[in-house]
Amino acid sequence: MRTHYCGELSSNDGGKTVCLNGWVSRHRNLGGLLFIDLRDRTGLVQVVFNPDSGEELFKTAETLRNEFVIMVKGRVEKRPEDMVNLDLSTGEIEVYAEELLIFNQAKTPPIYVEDQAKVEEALRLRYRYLDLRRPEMQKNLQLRHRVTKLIRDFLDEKGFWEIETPMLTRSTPEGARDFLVPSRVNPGKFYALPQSPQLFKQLLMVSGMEKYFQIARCFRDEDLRADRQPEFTQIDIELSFTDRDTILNLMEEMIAFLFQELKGITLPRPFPRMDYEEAMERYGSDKPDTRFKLELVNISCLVADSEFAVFRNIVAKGGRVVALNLPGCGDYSRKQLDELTKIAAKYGAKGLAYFALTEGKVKSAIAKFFTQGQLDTVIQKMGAQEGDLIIMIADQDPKLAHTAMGALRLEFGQRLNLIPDDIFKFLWVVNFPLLEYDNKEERFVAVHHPFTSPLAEEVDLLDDEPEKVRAASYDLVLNGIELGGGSIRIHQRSVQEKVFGALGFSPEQSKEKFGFLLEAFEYGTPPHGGIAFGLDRLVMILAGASSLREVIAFPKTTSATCLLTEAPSEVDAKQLRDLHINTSILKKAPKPLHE
RNA sequence: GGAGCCGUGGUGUAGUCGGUUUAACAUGCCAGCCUGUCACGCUGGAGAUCGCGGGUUCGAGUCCCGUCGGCUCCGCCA
Repeated sequence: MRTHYCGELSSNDGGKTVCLNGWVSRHRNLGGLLFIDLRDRTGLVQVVFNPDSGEELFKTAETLRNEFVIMVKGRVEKRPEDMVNLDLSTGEIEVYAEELLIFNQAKTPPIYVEDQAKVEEALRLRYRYLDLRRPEMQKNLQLRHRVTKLIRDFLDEKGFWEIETPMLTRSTPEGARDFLVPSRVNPGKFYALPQSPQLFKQLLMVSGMEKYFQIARCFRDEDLRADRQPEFTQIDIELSFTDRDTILNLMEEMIAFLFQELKGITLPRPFPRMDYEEAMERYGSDKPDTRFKLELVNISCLVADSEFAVFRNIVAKGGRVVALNLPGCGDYSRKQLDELTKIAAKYGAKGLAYFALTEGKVKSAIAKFFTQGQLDTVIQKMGAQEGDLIIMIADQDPKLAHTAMGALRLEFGQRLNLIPDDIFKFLWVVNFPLLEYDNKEERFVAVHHPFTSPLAEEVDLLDDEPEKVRAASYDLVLNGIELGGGSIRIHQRSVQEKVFGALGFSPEQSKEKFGFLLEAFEYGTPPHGGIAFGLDRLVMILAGASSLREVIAFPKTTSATCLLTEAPSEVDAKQLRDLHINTSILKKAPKPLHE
């Protein structure tokens, strides 16, 4: 069979007789002479069919069409100098066919198997097996393979063991919606697919495994985004007898190792670290894109005494007025400003005020409520200049004001072309709040997860001011994308019970849902902590892609379906009977697979 | 749950604003010609009831309503 790969042939192979396998990528029939670009996963090579090599052979070659799967035996020859193709890595040589075998013919493909092919994404997903033949997709999946391989090597070297944890596990409260799996042998009971191996990896620490990792598939039944799939892969890591900085340093080393090996980039270390509080204040985000400045400014103090009642009242009630200076946008029209208001409104902002510095004065519907001194102070604080536009959002909820402005910051980072591509800005965001009040549920919920340790010196605040307690948690952010996050965990029953209490669980509920964990903590649990990275997102960034779907072989659409297999699908009544399941959905006639 | 964009031969688009040709272009496909092409070239040909359903109209790819699907975003995602 095959002796060489297409893309690996070079002038060094001149004179050799080789056997190649692959797909016909393109055919050029010149009448008396016929060329085939033969493709395998390594690349392309040109095969020449000449009538002199046999009439039968040439006749067969004439029937070749794109995507036929063939075997070619032939002689590698250096091309004459004026026929070298510099655009092709194998362009110095070509293969003179002596034997041809057609393994399989192919219908005209519904999508082009070539890079830069303009095809609707739905079609690519419907014919994913063809889409994955494109060199770019093959490159992405190879990159993904290399990432996991390097991570395994790195962690193995550091003494970590890869340990598998169950996919069929128990549903736990908190967090995302679970995917449920009915139990046939336990009527009326359900497993849940893991949202992450969190509890198991902590139990492994109790077990004395000390250093664990897993390339773990995780499932969350929530709505999708370009960077969110319902099933995704986490690089899950946990270790015992450790502290925050040990973990952060180790992870920096791992990420730096990846970038060195895969991109030849030496990342500056240590990565900067920023408190959550500061990230929100300056960037309006807990995952700030630090590739560009354009920072938010809290001008609450400066406008607290103004005659503008909206600002004054909001500040008086503990709210915020957040401002952003947009260089060169002072000439924005009414329509353009309305558009900005709309963007802010998406994030809940009730309005957007502005000062346009144009024609030597401040143009604004609200300028009349401010003294010249107040205006000057704001302009100076913002570092604004003639021709700039200062936009302001005020809200009683400081987080809302900052988040909405943070969204505008990102928008203008792009609009004003402030974001350099091809640079990688890492940032640790640390000391998140432990808890956050959920108005809908009317209770506190964990910002990270319920097993996150409070900062040791703030544990006592849990009783009276739970909202002030900060967590021993950390997120790794790259170019505004959350790559991963983790924390030091609680390892004492008493502290864990206290946090459960703060979350509004009764002792009975805690015991029912997490009794096994509380019990485990009583049998000698080491202090431990860990982290999990989104593998898909990491590979996406390394591949320079803008959607997770480019680095997942068989991804789901935004409505969580698979266009290739048409999953999810209806199932036989018998299957449901076996599982003791009744659905409340009226039966529709099942759609046949692919028309 | 909500908002926006998109859906026209196999594929990618134009045509939609402002109602009317034989629905145009490129590529792919088929056939013929061609011995140095590499996005081969030239000549000819086939291929679309414009996502689906309804409505308005003398007349709908175009306007209206609904629906399905894809994408982006908000909510949601410990």
